Amino acid sequence: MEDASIQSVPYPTIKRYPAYLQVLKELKSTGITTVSARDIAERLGLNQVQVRKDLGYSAIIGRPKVGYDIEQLTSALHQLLGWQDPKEAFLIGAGALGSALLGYRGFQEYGLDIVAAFDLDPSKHNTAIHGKKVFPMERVPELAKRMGVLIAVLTVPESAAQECADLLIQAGIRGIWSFSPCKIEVPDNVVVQREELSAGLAVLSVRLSEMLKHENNGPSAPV
Amino acid sequence: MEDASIQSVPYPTIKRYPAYLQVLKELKSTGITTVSARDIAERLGLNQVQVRKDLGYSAIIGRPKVGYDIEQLTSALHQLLGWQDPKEAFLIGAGALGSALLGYRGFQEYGLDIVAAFDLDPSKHNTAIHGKKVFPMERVPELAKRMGVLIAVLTVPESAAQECADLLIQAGIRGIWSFSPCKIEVPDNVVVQREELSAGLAVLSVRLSEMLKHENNGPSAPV
DNA sequence: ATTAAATCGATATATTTTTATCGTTACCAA
DNA sequence: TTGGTAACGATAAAAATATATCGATTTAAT
Repeated sequence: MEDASIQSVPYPTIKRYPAYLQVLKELKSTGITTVSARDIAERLGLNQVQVRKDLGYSAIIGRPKVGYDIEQLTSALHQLLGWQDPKEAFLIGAGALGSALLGYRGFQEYGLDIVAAFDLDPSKHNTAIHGKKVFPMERVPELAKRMGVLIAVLTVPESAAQECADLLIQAGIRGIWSFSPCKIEVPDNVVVQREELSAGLAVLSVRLSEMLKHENNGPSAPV
Repeated sequence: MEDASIQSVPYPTIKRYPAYLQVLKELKSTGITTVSARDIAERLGLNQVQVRKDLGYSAIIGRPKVGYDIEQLTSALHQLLGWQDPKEAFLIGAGALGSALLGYRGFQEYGLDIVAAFDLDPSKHNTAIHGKKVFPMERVPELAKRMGVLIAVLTVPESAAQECADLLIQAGIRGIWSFSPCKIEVPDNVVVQREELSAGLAVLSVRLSEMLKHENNGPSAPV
C-alpha cells in the first residue's frame, strides 16, 4: 500500500548488503543463530548505528539483548536485493576478463547464474570455457528470448561496447553489468551498471601514496 | 607548505578520476587539445559543476570559453593518483579470477604492472599464465624485497585470504587490492582496498527489479 | 522480584557530497 | 573596438549520508 516510489533503500546501503550476507553466512556456518548490529559492525569495520539503520529497511526486528535472527535476516536481505532465486545471465565477450568471470563460482551466491557466453570472434564459437558454451553474437536475440534471459555481463573491449549493447537491447536484455570503461547509451527501460575496477585501484593508489608520504614526512619532523 | 594532512581529495572524486582520464584519452586520440567541464560531464552523465570542482583539486586552471588543456590535465590527474610511473605488483592466487587479471592489459594504463604471480597450489608452480610466471607463495618475501614490490593483488579464496595477507605483510607489501569478500586484518602501516564485485551486482539487481516492478504497476493504474 | 547490562529503534546532530547561482574572464564576430 | 557568449571559479544552498544520543525493552543474575 505504501508508495515508496523510486528507490526506497539508499544505494550505499544496498552496496553494504552483500557484505552483511557474507558475515551472516559465516556465522551461520558456526552454528550461531542470532547476531547483534554491533557484532556485524565490528566484523566489517563499520559504525553500529549505520548497520542498524541499514537493517531497518527490512521487516526484521531485532530483540534487545539478543540481536537479529540470522536465518530471517538472511532471507530478508536476499529479498531486498532480489536474490531469492538465481537470475540467468549471458556473458558477452569471452576475452581475458570474460573467461575469468565464467570460471568464477561466486556469482551464484549473488543470485546470478551465467548460462552461456557470446563473442564476436568466430574462432571462439562452439568452444566451451569453464563448461559454458560460446555462441556467435548473432544468436543472442534468439537464445535470450527462448530462455527468458534479461541480464547480460558485458566484458568486451571499449570499442565494441556500444555495438554489443545495441544488439543486447534488441534482444530484449534489460540489465547490463558493464566492465567496459565507457559510457553506453541505452533507452530508459534498460539499466546499465558500470563496474569500474579502476576506481578501486585509484583509491588504493592514493591511500598508499599518502601513507608512504606521511611516513617520510612525519617522523623526521614538521619543524 | 600547506598541511592538507590526511586525505585532501575526497574519495568520490578520486573514484571519478579514472573515468575522466578515459575521456581525455579518447579526445586526445581524435586530435582535440582542450575540453570543457561541460563536455566531460555530458560524456559521463555527470553534473558539470561537479566535474569543475573535481578538476579544481589539481593545479590546472581552465580558460573561460576554451576549457582545460587535455595534455596538462591528464598529467595532473595522473599525478594526483600517483600514476605517473607504473607500480610493480604481485598477483596472489592464480585461480579463475587471478588468471583473468593476469591477462587483462588494462591495468598498465592505470599505473599497475603485474610482474609475477604466486599460488599455494604446487601444481601451478613454474608454469606461466599469460606470460607471467607463477611462483610458490614462500618466495614472496625474497622476490618482493629484491624487486622492491609494494603492491599485491589478492585473488585467493576467502579461506586463504588472511593467511596470504599475513605472508604479504611479512614480505613488506604495503598495499593490498583484495578481491576476496572478507575482512583482512592488517597493521596500521598497510592499506587494504576491498574490491566488492557483489556491490555492483547488488545495485544492478535492485535497479532492475524496481524498473520491472514499476512497469507492471505503473501502466495498469495506481487507483 | 529487583536490578544491571546489552541491545534495539527513534530522533537529533554532524558531516560529506552534490547541485545551483552568480560575478568574472577570455574569446569571437560584427 | 565593442558587445555577446561560453566557460571558469567561488560561494551558497540543498540533499544525502553517517554518527551520536537517549529512552525503551528484554534477558540474566542476584
